[in-house]
Amino acid sequence: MARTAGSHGPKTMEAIRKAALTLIYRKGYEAITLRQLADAVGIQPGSLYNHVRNKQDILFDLVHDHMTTLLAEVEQAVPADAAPLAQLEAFIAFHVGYHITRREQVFIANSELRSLEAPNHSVIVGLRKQYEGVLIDILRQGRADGSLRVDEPTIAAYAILSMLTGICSWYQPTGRKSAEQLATLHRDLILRGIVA
Amino acid sequence: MARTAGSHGPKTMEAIRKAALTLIYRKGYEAITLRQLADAVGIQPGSLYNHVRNKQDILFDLVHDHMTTLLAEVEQAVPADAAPLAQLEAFIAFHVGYHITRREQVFIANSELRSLEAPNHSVIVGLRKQYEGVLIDILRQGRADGSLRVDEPTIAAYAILSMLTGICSWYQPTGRKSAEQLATLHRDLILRGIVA
Amino acid sequence: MARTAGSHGPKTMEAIRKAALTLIYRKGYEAITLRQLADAVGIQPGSLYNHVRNKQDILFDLVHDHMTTLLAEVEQAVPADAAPLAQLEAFIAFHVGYHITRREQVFIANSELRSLEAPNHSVIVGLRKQYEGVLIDILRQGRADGSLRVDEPTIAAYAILSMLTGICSWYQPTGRKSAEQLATLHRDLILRGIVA
Amino acid sequence: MARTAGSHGPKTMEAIRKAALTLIYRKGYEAITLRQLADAVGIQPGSLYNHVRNKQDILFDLVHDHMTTLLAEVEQAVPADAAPLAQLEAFIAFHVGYHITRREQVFIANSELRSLEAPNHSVIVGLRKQYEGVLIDILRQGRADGSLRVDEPTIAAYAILSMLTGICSWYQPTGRKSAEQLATLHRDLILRGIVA
DNA sequence: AATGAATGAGCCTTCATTCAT
DNA sequence: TATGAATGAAGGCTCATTCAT
Repeated sequence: MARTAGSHGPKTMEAIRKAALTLIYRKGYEAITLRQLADAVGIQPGSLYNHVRNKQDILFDLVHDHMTTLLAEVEQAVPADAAPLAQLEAFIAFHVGYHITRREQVFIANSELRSLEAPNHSVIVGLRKQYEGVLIDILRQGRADGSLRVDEPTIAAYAILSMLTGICSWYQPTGRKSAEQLATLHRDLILRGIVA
Repeated sequence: MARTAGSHGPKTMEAIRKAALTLIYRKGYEAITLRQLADAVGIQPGSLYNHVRNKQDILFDLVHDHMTTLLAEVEQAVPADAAPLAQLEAFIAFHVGYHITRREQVFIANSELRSLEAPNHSVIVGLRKQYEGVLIDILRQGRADGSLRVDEPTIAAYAILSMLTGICSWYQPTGRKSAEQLATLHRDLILRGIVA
Repeated sequence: MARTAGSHGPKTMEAIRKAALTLIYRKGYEAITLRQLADAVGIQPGSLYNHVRNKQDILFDLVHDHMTTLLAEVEQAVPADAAPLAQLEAFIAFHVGYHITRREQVFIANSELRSLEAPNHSVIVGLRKQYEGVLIDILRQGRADGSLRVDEPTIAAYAILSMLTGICSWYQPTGRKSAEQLATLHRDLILRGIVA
Repeated sequence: MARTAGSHGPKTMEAIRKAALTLIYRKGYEAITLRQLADAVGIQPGSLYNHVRNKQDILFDLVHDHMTTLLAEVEQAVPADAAPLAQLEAFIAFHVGYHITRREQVFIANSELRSLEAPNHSVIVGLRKQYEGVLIDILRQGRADGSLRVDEPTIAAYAILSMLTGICSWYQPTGRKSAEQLATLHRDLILRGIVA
């Protein structure tokens, strides 16, 4: 995170990524400066350009890495041949777990979309749509086979994703709820609603 | 020399507010410049300071206005003496309606919290907590009288608020769903869940 | 000095002069703003222009008033027909007394010369030379009649004036020396020197 | 893009100091702009900040350097074991010489004291008092051993310092008096006074 | 004669970026 | 690869001044 003063070699790039993640998460892409980032890494601002093309690329790399990982992992987490309801439960468990352990990446990917420039923006939006598509498909299949009651799969998917992703904004790893408990809590809410 | 062009008199403040709302909504507080804002208003950058103390105040005013209005209106929208379930339905309908008609304010209040400086930040966070408290109280009462099934009222409130607020991020007034339809859709989701 | 809020009529000009004197004395001409001055007077910045042509004129008026008063009074204080030594003593007593009672004007006239623009600067420098001339003439006459030992009247005059004017920079009206005592002290120094 | 013109490397700081000295001497600290300074150095305004923290620091450095040099040199110039009268003569000769050769520094140190901000101001005032103390001590010793006739050593010291420092404000290196001649002239004035 | 709101110029400072060393 | 010093563009803000009301 801070002051690996005089950090050398291939470790520098990793240090830059880590520092950028923390800094952007805490202050926002527009608000941070490359001086602050260089300070956190323990190098001079100019030296950043030995590892990175420009400020925008730092953000894009972070978000892009996150999105591709997310997509790769969701595929493994949701059994392709299971029933829609089982898939939905798997999706919820995966999403909550992933978002809780990688709060910073998730937060940045959502809040800094606006700071991505033209070509980068489309790329990320595309990946995002792909991920949303996973949930939408599950809901559609559930509606088709009658196991899920969902009139508008797209809207319902957005609603579910918003609800689950919102966890990142208040969750503290030191809190009294584990990831599993949170997953269960939200699964019940989504599946059965709140009316007694 | 003076006043050869642009807006005039007491209307200027209103024009600044309006332009700031649009600009910050589209590009973010950190990303906009007072030159852009002045341009949008039709005055010189320095003239802004006849109406505003500094850039930060513009943001704070916007968010603070929004939060106090939100609080005043929610009180009127949710009948104090109704049953918890009825109150919850009223809250959902109000929240969806308000957030859809004032998408910009809502978005800014959520996404630019980070850009509020020390004393301002606390003020807004306080008002936010007050609003969340309205929903939490409803859920608590529902749990107490057995009409709502909710183990963790606070977490459930956050979940519901995240879900509902998320509407702003994709809703288009030109879309095919009316505010009422959206309210109904989300009410059903929250009350009865998704399982058939 | 401060806040004669809503001051009216011909008194305003006087209030401006007084406030300007204090402000410029304390912070310097370049460092003060017309907003500060207007604040001190209790009016709006724009209203200053009902009484004054611009910032420069405020300074010039102050310094010019001071210089003409100084010249008028020195003529009365130094008896034209007295012996050079008596004239010198009268000059010293006058200069010390005047400079002590009008410390601010004197200080400004010396330290803000640089801030006077082209035509104003020459005018004041001219008046200053006139005042210096009074002392130089006394010294010349003293040298001519042998009563004063002064090889370089001009340099000696500058030396004496510097010494005496320096009093303003440390003198406090609340201090333990009266104006008369200071005049005596400096007269002795100038006339007889410091060697026992 | 980078470094297409202007000065370079470690010499830049020296160039900034030199240019600042001249500019502040001629126009005053408040009146100069960093653009003018950068122009004089031959770099862009922003580049100044590679060498200097801010405008105020430029002034402080200049004045502080001057004061510490002054103190270091006066100690060498005045023989610690000499008689008070000899010390006084040495002090006068040193002061005149130093002030004539470094007119700009001296002038700035005196006239821009007011522009020094809180902590800097105290530091310089402290150094100044130290220098005044050197002369005050000499006068006190002279009074103690009866070699000097001085009722108020502090006031006399101020008077002498004012007289001598005043030389800077009219002295021209091209004038007809050498530094030594000026020192002698003022020494006689101070020691023996002006009465024949 | 006072005000409020405007202008336009400019100020100090910061920033992403470049590049010779 | 890292550094230090430079660039040029801008950014928030202040200021003297103007003028319709």
